[in-house]
Amino acid sequence: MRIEEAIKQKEFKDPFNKVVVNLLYTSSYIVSNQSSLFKPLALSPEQYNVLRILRGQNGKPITVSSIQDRMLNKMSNASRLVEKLKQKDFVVREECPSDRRQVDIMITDKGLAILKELESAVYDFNKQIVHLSEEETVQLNTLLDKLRG
Amino acid sequence: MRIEEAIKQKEFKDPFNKVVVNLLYTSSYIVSNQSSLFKPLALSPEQYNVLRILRGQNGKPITVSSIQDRMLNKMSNASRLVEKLKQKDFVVREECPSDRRQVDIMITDKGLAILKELESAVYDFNKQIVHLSEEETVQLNTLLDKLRG
DNA sequence: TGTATTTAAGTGTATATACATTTAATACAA
DNA sequence: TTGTATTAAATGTATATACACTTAAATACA
Repeated sequence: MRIEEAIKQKEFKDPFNKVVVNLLYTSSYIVSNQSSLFKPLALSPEQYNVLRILRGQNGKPITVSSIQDRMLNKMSNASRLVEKLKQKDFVVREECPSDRRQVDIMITDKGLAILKELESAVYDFNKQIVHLSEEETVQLNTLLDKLRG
Repeated sequence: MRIEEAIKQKEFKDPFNKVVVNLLYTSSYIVSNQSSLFKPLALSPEQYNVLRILRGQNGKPITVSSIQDRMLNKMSNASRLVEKLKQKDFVVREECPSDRRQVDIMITDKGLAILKELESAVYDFNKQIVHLSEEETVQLNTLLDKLRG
């Protein structure tokens, strides 16, 4: 469905303005649909994202500010997200010996287990929600990368 | 910059998973940059969006639930957003005579004025933030529309 | 060395969002 | 008409986010 119909707006000033609205709308479409995936496990999408970042470290610790750098939503608060994950025993937090300002975060076995539990559901969901051929998807990735400059 | 570098993730399982992450990341990139536009006027992006929806009505009133349908972020609360806008005298709210459950919302001159004040800044911003040619932008719009099915 | 600056993480607080529930009006079948 | 279901909007409440500020440690450098 064209964005004009989706939000019932007749026209846009130019394709640049349209694409910004279209991106925000499409992002909301994904987030709204995703929430049903994470809700049963009481994880927020951003908590899930932090766990994936931690798993990507393959056992190597990572500091709170490095997590922040890699988060999808730059505005959210890595410190409080990590605290939430710690309360659920999905991560451990320990003072970095070489720089005591920093805090090393690592994912626990329990954190890895919940990722494993979600993994196939998330992959299937992503495939289903993207109504594009593989070729178009590759093309879209290229355009998004270029958009950000 | 490729999404892999941007969030320092080595690889994705497949382009579908990658494009979902890429979309969320790009959306956050836009929202983060946009906030500087709206902040001086104490408007949230979603409040701005509601005002634009109301202006698009060309004087015709619209109900709260129709606003909700057209909002970019389907999760946010149109009722409370409208209340915020009313407190600033950007909208008026009145009981719909034909169905007293419904509430008709209209933008005020003050609301139109603040949109006018922001208009060129928003257009310029959108052009600047999208590092694509017009042709690529059109192509991206097409892919996003198709993605949502 | 001592003082200033920068950096990392955490915290305070107002606002926003997610989601369930409530209230009131309407539709409509029995 | 009465009772039930549906719909529109508002509200309660827990959590999340935005953003400024604080604290403590590390670094820069006069």
